[in-house]
Order: sequence, then structure tokens, then C-alpha cells
Amino acid sequence: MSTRGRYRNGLESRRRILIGAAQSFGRRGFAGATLRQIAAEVGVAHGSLVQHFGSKDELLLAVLRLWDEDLTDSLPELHGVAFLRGLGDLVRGHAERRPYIELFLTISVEASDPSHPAHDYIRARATRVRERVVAELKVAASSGDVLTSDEYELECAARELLALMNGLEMQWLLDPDVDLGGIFQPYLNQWLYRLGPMSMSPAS
Amino acid sequence: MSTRGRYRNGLESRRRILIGAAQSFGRRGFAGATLRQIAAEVGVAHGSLVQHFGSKDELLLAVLRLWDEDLTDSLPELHGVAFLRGLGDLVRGHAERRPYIELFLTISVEASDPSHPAHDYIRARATRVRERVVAELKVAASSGDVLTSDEYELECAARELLALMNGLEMQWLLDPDVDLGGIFQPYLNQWLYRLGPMSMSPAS
DNA sequence: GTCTATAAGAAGATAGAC
DNA sequence: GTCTATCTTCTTATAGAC
Repeated sequence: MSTRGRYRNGLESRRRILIGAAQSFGRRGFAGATLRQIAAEVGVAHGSLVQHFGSKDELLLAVLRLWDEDLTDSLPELHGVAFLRGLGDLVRGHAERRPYIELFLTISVEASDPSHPAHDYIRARATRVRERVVAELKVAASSGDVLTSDEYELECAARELLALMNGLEMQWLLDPDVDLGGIFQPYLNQWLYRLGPMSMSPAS
Repeated sequence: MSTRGRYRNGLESRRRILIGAAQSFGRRGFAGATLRQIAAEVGVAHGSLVQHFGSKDELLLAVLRLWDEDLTDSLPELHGVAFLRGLGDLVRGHAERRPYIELFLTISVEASDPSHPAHDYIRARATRVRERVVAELKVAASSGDVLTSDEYELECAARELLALMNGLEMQWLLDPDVDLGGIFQPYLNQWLYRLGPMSMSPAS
């Protein structure tokens, strides 16, 4: 009983720290955010952050792992061309999840530096995300919705789609008035049309 | 004579500081870079940086203004569809200018935060770049190479193109093996084809 | 598990010698 | 114009009370 109560408080604290840290890292970047300022926003002592996570580096990685899971869970449970079409909804959904986009774009760009604490994690994540898209393209190819099965062509198609998505999100971070879904959807239609059999009419 | 000599030394110092600072800000971000470390790399005392530029904030802005000019000068002196086609060469050229791309992508993403010292500058820059593309699209429209003249449609087209460019550059920062030009060129062809009269054959 | 207090170092910026 | 030395503040991380 008392053990469970204490444990639950610790978990609850941990969860609140992770949320506050994610927002701080997203807004100010890893170097720009400080443990004291995160602790102040969350409402705990700064010592507690180190107590829970060991170091600032480890806190960042814990934050990335948690939010990465959240985003992965929000992916549509679809496959092949249905999954790819679902990306339109996904990007529209991103407009309601600014802190997530802020975190992953900010950290992804700064983690290009090999000495960044999240460098390895972010590189692996980029590969994982791209391979998921390639995998769905292959499913779509096997059902005839995508014409080519050439590995390199599919990888380039995935890179192009993800580049557009991230580039648009960059513009939207700088100016929240940008219509994320309104620009992405027509591109997505065109992208699917180009990959698919010509008989498929492009959605308006 | 002696006046000119002293002045030239000052300018030379200033120039070397700007180069070192640009690389540091690009690699480690604004908060991650330190005046001491920049000074050490350039080979001057850290006091000299403040002497020249007044503050770290001002140093960043001086760096952005200088490199922005360099990039603007490297734009093709072409207009309309010729300018737009020239963007393929421009992006291929970016592969040889990693520090420039590193600087502007890193700072652009962190400057989404309104409290970032380069927030206003980066927002204005993004608008300026986009408006240049829209202007060339209008020229292309007036010569019949682009079908629509609708302001909003052209702005969306420009946003899409720039998003893809920046998103690809992001991937390339994380993995320099990415073939920047090889992925951008086919997209550019498709983009021009889609905007232009259907009679125009898409370049391979 | 959370707090306060503190250690040890690094940051940006200033002052004054040369 | 450039340097060294210093001021003040803030950083991450640790230690120990409760």
C-alpha cells in the first residue's frame, strides 16, 4: 500500500518532468534549455531532475523515447496505399501537436552535429521512419497501387515525401498561420498519382 | 599608411571571426556555441569578439547578414522559368557549401522561438526568399510557362518547393551521403510540369 | 522521493595594460 | 586593435537533511 503510493508519486513526478522537459527542449533546444528552468516550470526542485534521470543528456533521451512512442502510436493502423493516403490526416493532426513537432524538428537539426547527445538516436529514428514508408510502398507495389518495386526508387520517393513534410513543418513553426494540411494534401495526391498506374485519377 | 594598415588588420580580424562564428553557430547552434570557443578556433582573444560586435546576439546577426549576402550573390541571374530551372544547379551547388546550409537550417529552426535573437531576421528572410520565388513564378506566368496567376496558388507552389529543398537539406545534414541534387532534380521537373501547360514535356 | 545547500566550473561582458 | 585579468551570473551535478 504505502510502497505503491510512494511509487505512484515518483512515476507521476517523472511524467510531469518529461512533459516540461520536452516543451523546453523543443522551444529552446538542448543547449538553450536548463535543468533549473525546466524544474521551475514543472514545479519541482532542480535536484530532482538529476535524481530521476542521472544527467541532462539522459533526460533528453528519455524525452525523445517517450514522445517517439506517442507519435508512433498515433500512426494509422493501415497498410499499403491506405497507409500512404492516411498520411494526409496524419499531417493535419500534426497541426494540433505543435510541441511534438517543435521537439523533433529542433532536436533533429541540432543532432546533425556528431557530438550532440541525441545524434545516434535521431539518425536511427530517421532511418526507421523512412524504412516504414518504404515498407508501405512495397506493400502498395505488391497490390499494384505503386508501379515500381525498385528499392532505390522507393527510397527516393520516401525521402521526397518526408522532406516535404518536414520542410512544411519548419515553415509552420516559424509561422503558425501556414496551412499545413492544405499544402500537404495536394502534394500527397500528386505523389501517389506519379507513383501509381496512370489509369488512377489524381484526387482533386 | 599606418592608419590604413591598422584598419586593414581590423577588417581582416573581423572577417576571420565571422567565418569561425558562422561555422560554430551552424554546428552547435546559438546557445551551444560560446564566444571563448569561437575565439580559440579563430585564434584571437575572446574579449576581441565583444570588442568588434558588442555582444553574442550582435555577432550572430552580423554572421547571418554576411552569409545571407553570399548566398544571394550566388543566385542565378535569370528570370522566369529559366530561374526556376536554375534551382536544380543551385541545390547541387549547396552540396559544396555545407557550412552555409548548416548555419541557416540550424538557426532557422531554433529561431521559431520568438525569444531567439534571430527570430525577426529569420522570419523576414523566409518571407523574402519565398517572395522571390513567387515573383519568378509570376514572370513565368506572364510568358505562358506557368498557367496560373493566382496569388495564393503561386504562394503554395513556392512553399512546397522550398519545403522540399529544406527538408532534403535536413536529411543531407544528418547523412551527407544523401544525393541532394539527384532527388531534387526529378521533383523540380515534375513541379514545373505540373505548373506549366500540359503540352510541355517533363524533362527526364 | 523530494528538498535545500553547495561545489566546481563555464558563461557573457567589462576594464585597463600595451 | 588586441590582449589578459576580472566581475557577475548561471550552469550541471553532488551531498545530505527531512
